[in-house]
Amino acid sequence: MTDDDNLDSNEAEARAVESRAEAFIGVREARRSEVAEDYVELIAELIHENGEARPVDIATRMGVTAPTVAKTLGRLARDGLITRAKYRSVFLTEEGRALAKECRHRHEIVLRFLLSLGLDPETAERDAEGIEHHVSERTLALFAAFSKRS
Amino acid sequence: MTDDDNLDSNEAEARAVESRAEAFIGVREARRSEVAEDYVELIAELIHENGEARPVDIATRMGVTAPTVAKTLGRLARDGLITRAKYRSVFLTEEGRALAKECRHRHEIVLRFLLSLGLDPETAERDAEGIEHHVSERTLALFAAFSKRS
DNA sequence: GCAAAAAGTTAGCTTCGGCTAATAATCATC
DNA sequence: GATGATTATTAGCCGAAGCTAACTTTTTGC
Repeated sequence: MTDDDNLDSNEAEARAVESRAEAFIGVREARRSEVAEDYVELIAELIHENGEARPVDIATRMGVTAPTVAKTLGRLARDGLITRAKYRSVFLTEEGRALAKECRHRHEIVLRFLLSLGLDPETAERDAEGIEHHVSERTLALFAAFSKRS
Repeated sequence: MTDDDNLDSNEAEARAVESRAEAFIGVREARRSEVAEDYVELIAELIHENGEARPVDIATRMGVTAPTVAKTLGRLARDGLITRAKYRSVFLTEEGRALAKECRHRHEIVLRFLLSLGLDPETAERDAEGIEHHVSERTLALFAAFSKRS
């Protein structure tokens, strides 16, 4: 092996390592917004169903306690995704509605895809909930195309 | 609508809400083990490639700083997944090796599946990293079957 | 074999997202 | 409209996972 080969392979290796690191960093970033996305999606759903989103309903549907909901709603409000008044229901801002719509769209594509693969509805719902935050635009497009095809 | 209908639909609704909550709880559980799984998988890889896993290499490949690695390794050691001596490399316990193997298996199935859908390798790697922690056994089996088929 | 560089550790800070216990406000019912 | 039940909030705890700054140990190169 010449010095040049050595350099080249080192550089190739370095690029591979860096791209892997970027993948991990990307996953960590996605993880940070997961909770917010789940809440916003659920809030949109509750408003659609009941005309309002009450913390108590968010709590039971998310499977967490009321104080956890309160704290998370604080963060969502801080980040401009919801508005709320003390002891009142929660509503989405324009930004929150946009995010909710996007999440619902992704969720549905992933869910339909899993179902079209032949997965049972219960497992499909459960897996979709975890997967939806980690699919790129490209993957989503492939999922959608596949479901449509079959 | 009769009272009976009302009761029935309420109960059905309650079951749906509960099952949804369980999905969220499951996702949160999966999230808790994600970091450990990523580390263990990477450590196995480094040992395979270099004969040892040094914190500095874990750090660059994970895209985090050395102190973060140190703290995480502390948790892994506490949880019986690795062994280590001060200022020395890290090694996997029997349990750690088993987990690493399982993770690698899952990772490869997801990756192959995404590639077989026609995704480019870079995106496939990135998405697989995020998705692998959220696929059930059933979904994994379907993914594997699909890749083999095509 | 010593000095400088590299690697590892420790201390201490932050945010997030859970929880319980206690308190406050609202709602519903009589 | 008082009161009991429901709902919401606050305070305060915890652990995970990130960071920087400062320090120690090990490795390397002369």
